[in-house]
Amino acid sequence: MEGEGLPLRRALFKKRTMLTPRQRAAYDFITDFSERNGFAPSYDEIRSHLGVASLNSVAKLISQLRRRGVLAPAPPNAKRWLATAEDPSGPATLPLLGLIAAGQPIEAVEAPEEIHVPVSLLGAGERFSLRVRGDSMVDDGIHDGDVVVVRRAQRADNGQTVVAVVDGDATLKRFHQEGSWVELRPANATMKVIRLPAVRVEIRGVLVGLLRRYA
Amino acid sequence: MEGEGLPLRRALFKKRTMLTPRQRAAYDFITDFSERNGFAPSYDEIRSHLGVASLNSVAKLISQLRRRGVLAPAPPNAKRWLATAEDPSGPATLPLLGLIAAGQPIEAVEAPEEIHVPVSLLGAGERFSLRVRGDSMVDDGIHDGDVVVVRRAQRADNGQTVVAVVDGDATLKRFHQEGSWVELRPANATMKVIRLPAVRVEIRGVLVGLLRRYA
DNA sequence: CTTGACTTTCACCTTTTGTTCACCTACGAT
DNA sequence: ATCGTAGGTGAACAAAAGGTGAAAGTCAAG
Repeated sequence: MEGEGLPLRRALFKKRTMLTPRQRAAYDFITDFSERNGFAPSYDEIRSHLGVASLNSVAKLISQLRRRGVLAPAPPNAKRWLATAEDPSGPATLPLLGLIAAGQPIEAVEAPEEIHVPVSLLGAGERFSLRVRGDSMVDDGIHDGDVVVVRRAQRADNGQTVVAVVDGDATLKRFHQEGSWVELRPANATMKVIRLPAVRVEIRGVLVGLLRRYA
Repeated sequence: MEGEGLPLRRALFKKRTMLTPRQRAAYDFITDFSERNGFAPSYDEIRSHLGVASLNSVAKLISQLRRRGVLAPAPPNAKRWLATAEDPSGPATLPLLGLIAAGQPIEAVEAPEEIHVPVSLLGAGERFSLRVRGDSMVDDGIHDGDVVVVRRAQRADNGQTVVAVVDGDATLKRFHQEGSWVELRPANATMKVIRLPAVRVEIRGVLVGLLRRYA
């Protein structure tokens, strides 16, 4: 076996095996190029390296590589954004920090389990997860017992669902800010909006995903 | 299929050890070839290595290897997609078979993506996933755009949420059976229960998990 | 607001590769 | 004896992969 660490090779093996020769050539070029230059090649550079005439061939190869999970999905129209998606083969586990229930502190849990999450819910920024207790967000399809994946953040945009702390109590709510006032809106017809000065609301994270398991 | 008396035994033994000589030869060639070249062999390459004349022999061997869980499942008609199905510890990938829209079209099966799911949603039995279109299950917190993970099954218990096909239309509903009648109940106050003879309802699977991604 | 550097998509084509059908052989276990 | 399973033959078929060229989009500047 060649020089690399064995665990890494093993992790990559699965991905390596499901390529076509052409895809492998493209993939190798992309990784080599990125390694050497610090940035990804353009479609045209890939095209000329592969010796084909049409950019469409390149586009198809790349979308293929993305579909097979060896290249990370890119934001639409991003330039030179051909990140290799090998990292996700690593730990796709998050700490399950505990329960979040309206009006209760979160940090209470000291036994952070680990929970597997799909890589599609990962991305830039630190993530953690919480188990939802209560029905304050049922109208948004967030039920008691669901696990929410949260990107740690200090601020949020209007309409996003956030984990916020008010006077030491953590809660999962929709966030709306107007000037120096914020509203924390439950998605539950029987509960009412909490409106209070922005300074009293401390945002801990933004909801990025949800997992539910049926018995 | 294989011996019905030994499901437990099978689970305990290393999968490779129970291959037939022919299957073993095919498997070894596939892994060697992949290791050496960085991409998977085509059926024809396997054929000539095994010294057989028909591609069908290869096809049968491969479907055998997949059924035994030695090779990872692949999307239909995928080319050179012969990944070894190892690391049951890590997050697994499932085929995303298409859309399921309440009562509307048939199972729209197109280019199946791969989607990563947490191992907590796996378990005994074959799984697949579908993207939900429509709001027929909103009251159960299943929204338009969510991905549901489904265990393939032909029957279900009362109260379970199932993927059922009625007259060629696939739908996601709660299942209730009384004698020879079944009810398919949407979880949406604006839609009504479908009640019909059990023989007209064909169950494809039961809901085991749900993934949602927030923008 | 235009330009250049890039990415994405469209219509259409060829080649490679996987899937399936009907039928055949060998072998172990009812 | 015979039934089910693994393995095989050959051919017809269907679909993905890979390509060509050109035309749109997108985005960050100049």
